[in-house]
Amino acid sequence: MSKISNNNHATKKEAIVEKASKLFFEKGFRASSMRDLAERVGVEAASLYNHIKSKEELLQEICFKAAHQYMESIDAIEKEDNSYIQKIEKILRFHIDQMINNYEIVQVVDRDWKHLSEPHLSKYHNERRAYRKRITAIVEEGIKRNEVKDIDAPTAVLIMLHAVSGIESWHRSTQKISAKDLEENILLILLKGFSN
Amino acid sequence: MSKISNNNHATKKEAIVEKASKLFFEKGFRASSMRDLAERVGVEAASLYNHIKSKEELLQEICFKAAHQYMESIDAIEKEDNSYIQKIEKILRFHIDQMINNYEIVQVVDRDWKHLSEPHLSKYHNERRAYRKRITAIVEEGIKRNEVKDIDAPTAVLIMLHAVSGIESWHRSTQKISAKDLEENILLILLKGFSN
DNA sequence: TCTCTCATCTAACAGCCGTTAGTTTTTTCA
DNA sequence: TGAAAAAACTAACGGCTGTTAGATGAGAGA
Repeated sequence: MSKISNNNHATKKEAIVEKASKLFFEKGFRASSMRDLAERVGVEAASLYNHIKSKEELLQEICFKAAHQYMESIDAIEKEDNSYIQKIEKILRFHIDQMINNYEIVQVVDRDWKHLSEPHLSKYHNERRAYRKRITAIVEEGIKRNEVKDIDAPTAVLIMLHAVSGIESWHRSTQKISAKDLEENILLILLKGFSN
Repeated sequence: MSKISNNNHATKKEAIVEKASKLFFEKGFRASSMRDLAERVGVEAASLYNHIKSKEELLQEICFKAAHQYMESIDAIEKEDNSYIQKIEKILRFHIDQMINNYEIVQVVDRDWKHLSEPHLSKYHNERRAYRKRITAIVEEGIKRNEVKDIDAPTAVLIMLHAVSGIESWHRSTQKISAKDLEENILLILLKGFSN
């Protein structure tokens, strides 16, 4: 078979990683078994090992692919010639978009990255910290230029990143507002606050 | 033995639940074994079953104790004769306090409540939804009285609750600002926004 | 058509899991 | 001090885990 036969996936490995993302999202990494995954792929558990090295490799693929996307996003935002409040807005829009359109992966990474083993654990942890530091630097520059309130920048970053992860419950909600409305509401709240 | 002999715990069961909270916080519910837990309690795994019915009972204790505290908090806030923006502030302060002083339990509940089995799963899920609805009602009333911006109330609630959970990374940070500063910064950001 | 490659299969491994049974030790209380 | 109760122990269970070995089958290229 080799190519194109699998739905939108160049290789079978990619198809497995995608099924794994959904499974890990639903059950969590530790509660997901290779036999569960195999069933969803439509194959026996042992057959998976022709395409992957281990269960953990699946988690690695998921975590580092997400980390890579984050880095690309912040690269672009740093380069663009915008005000710092606009940069913050772009960061927020990127994360909101990820949570709306790519939320299985984002949730798995956030919840289960701690189950990586060394040296991947440290590598991932460092990338995560580096990413947050780059956002922190943008917030600090925004404060220095008086575009942003004089707040503790690391606290602001932590709120930005975690607030957005609440979109998880928007997905499960029955009376969803539209994705666009959701995005604008979140931006309004974080940039301008609740209070009138 | 029965009483007072255990450090601050009326019963051995309470001591076990507390050790379990810490273990589950560190490793996650599924990745924590009863043999792990027994070692921390200083006993063989089988001995735990003189005090508890099952591993899941530990998770139930943790989840429903937290849910009970949340309900008591919102009861009090609803009764107090305050403005609606003050009620929102009180809700935020309660959650910030929980994340600062009781974060192991809060994190375990948020991450692992899905591992409850029926009927506890549904019961917990309903309590969670009911709690959020009560907060949503407060936000909506605040909007009606023009104390709060005209935002989508469920979105606001989701941001409130998740933003605060970012305090998890404050705990792990090396250069912590004080708990009081953290609290005031979070309130400032959520009530007034980033933007100047 | 023959051969080589690679995906899939069945069977099994060693190890860990939550939990139980049955026994022994410790504590409680009269 | 002696009986009853509670809590600890050892040993083991059945089942599930990730993973490997080795046989079987199917498709690709000569």
